[in-house]
Amino acid sequence: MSTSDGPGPELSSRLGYLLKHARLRLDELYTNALRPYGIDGRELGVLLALAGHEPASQQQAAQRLGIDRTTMVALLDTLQGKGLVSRHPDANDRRRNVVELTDAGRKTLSQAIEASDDAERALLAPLTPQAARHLRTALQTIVTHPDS
Amino acid sequence: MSTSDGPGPELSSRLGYLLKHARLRLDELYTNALRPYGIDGRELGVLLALAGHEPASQQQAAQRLGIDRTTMVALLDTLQGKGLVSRHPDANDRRRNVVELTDAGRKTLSQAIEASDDAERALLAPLTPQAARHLRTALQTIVTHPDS
DNA sequence: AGCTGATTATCAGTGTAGCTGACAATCAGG
DNA sequence: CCTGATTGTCAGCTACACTGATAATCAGCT
Repeated sequence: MSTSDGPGPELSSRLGYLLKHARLRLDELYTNALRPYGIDGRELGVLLALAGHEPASQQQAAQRLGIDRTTMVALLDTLQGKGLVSRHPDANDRRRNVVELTDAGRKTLSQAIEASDDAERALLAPLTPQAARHLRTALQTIVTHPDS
Repeated sequence: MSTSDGPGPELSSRLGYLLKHARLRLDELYTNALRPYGIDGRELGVLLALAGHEPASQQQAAQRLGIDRTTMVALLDTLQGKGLVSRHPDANDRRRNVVELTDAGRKTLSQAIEASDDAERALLAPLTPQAARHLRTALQTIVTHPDS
């Protein structure tokens, strides 16, 4: 191993550097794009994790997002405070909270999706449309690949 | 805008999700690969930022890494404690510290580069070699593109 | 029914990364 | 020599996400 085909020693060609700074840029674009809707990128993630899969328990939503269930608590607290999601105990399993998008949540989500699409387009602007698609599918392949 | 060519509403196809989780995976791979050398991914970044550009001030190194100069202080404290870098005042400008890799630092760096190459290869394993190269260059294009 | 172990949501505490703001020392220009 | 900018340092703060503990609830077993 470690013989050929490496990234080269330059800092600017290492994946750690590239992924970090790509995400920093995207985060800033997300934040600006989502500001009119009163949410940030993480909260958009939660709304997306709920959309189309409702009703879900908090734990299920956390697993979809890949975060800890204790982290989801505070995230839902703020979204509930903004009136975008509702929590109420599951009738069939009272340990669980059923988490659903409210009507306002659905409306905000559809607007926020468009705004974040613009943000992603801005990040990918220097790439050809084909290169942009390949980047997305390559990342999907990496992320969805089983762990080892 | 926001008409066609979007990423789709699935969480798993959004760049924010993908970049975050790709980086989480890589961080874990980095950490494991670098453990034998007593450094982590951030410290490798500092060593890389110094290599080939020495001698440099702390501020110059921080700018190359894209971090704040106050963050660099603690990073260099630990690397100096490990004997991998040296700091001494610049004779020509005594506000500055000249930061250099020690011999041990250079040796550790070359080993750590190989180990981190293995980590990157592991992350990219599910891609074809061509797709892996395209991913890296696409990220470089995005990150090096001027801000707006 | 009662008991035991697992699951869920929640909270307090901890850790990490990175920043801002303030400071002293130093430099550069007039 | 004086003013303003730059550098390194430190204290304090923010943001994020975790661990560990707790109470409520469920499911299986006896």
